[in-house]
Amino acid sequence: MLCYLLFMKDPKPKLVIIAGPTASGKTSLAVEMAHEFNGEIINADSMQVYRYMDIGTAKPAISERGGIVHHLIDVADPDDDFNASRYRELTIPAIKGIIDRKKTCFIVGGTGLYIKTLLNGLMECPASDPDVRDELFNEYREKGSPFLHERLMRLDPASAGRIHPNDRTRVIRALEIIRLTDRPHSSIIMEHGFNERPFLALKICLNVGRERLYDRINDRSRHMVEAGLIDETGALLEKGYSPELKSMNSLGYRHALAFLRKELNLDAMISRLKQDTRRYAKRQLTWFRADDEMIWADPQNPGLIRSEIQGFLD
RNA sequence: GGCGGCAUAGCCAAGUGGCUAAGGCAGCGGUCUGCAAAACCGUUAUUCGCCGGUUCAAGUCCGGCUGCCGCCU
Repeated sequence: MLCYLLFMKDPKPKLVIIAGPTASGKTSLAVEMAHEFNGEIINADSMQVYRYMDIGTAKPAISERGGIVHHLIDVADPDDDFNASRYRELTIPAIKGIIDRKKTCFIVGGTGLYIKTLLNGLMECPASDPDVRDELFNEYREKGSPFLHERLMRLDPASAGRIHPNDRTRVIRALEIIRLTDRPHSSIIMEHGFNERPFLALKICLNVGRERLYDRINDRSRHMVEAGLIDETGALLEKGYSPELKSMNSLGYRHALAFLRKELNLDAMISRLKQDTRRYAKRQLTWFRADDEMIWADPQNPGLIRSEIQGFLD
């Protein structure tokens, strides 16, 4: 809704999306392209939005930003309730600002859901209610996910059919929506169908061979630790951020916490970090592969990417 | 050189004569509508180191060979 109002009188704004798995080289390529096409960058990474989390999120340092304005970085505290909807709320005005300045808008990051939410909208639904969610979560803890799934089966068989009984996050979410809206989750989803198209998007996914990608991930993981990931995590604890926070349970931080708790020694911690990051990259690739609008490009061949962008902007 | 033990998927490993060879890890593939760096799901041995034998039937018993480990000389 919001975006339709903002852009009503103009043609659809153009967005250059640079997606790709972690460590595929999005940051430096995006800065290069932003220079060439007079652009600004909007972050599409669910963790770089948090302040004080720099090393573990591979947040581009000021020196790496090459003078390009970056948005949606450091916009939340680690204990803020940040999510896809909030991302969209903050991103749309940022896009409007860039368009008003007659600059090119680059959306750069690896969080598939955030990109999809921005491009295709999100179903109409009241904000999540912490009380309802807590209540459902307690029920989950006492009786298990299959118990809740049976209830979902009665209230909304279509959603129950789509959601695996063990998938507690989605079982709880579906029940929460039913409680909040008095409508079946599945009918709201069907009605929405990710059908909003407020923007014209060129979607580029950086494609690095699996082996090279994994090498890069392994190197970067080690570098993060050498660059002070553990100290950064300790500083977050000292600031009073709980190790229970979801931001603190992201890649890198949860590993550093395990090390600080002496659950893992340094070597074990690093190899776990590498492994979990490789798996994350795999999941990202699965997500982007499912998007048939995605243009796959090798970052080592920026000429191709450049001409795609050129064609799109003309 | 002698004696003993062990050899089952990339790794760990169950199986001790009888339907189509447990399980875990790693890997790979997938799902995803307000926690997404999350939460989930699926999948991997026509074959048990090699050769021969016993048996209606062998990963399972017997013999030989090869390799590894331990002990002895």
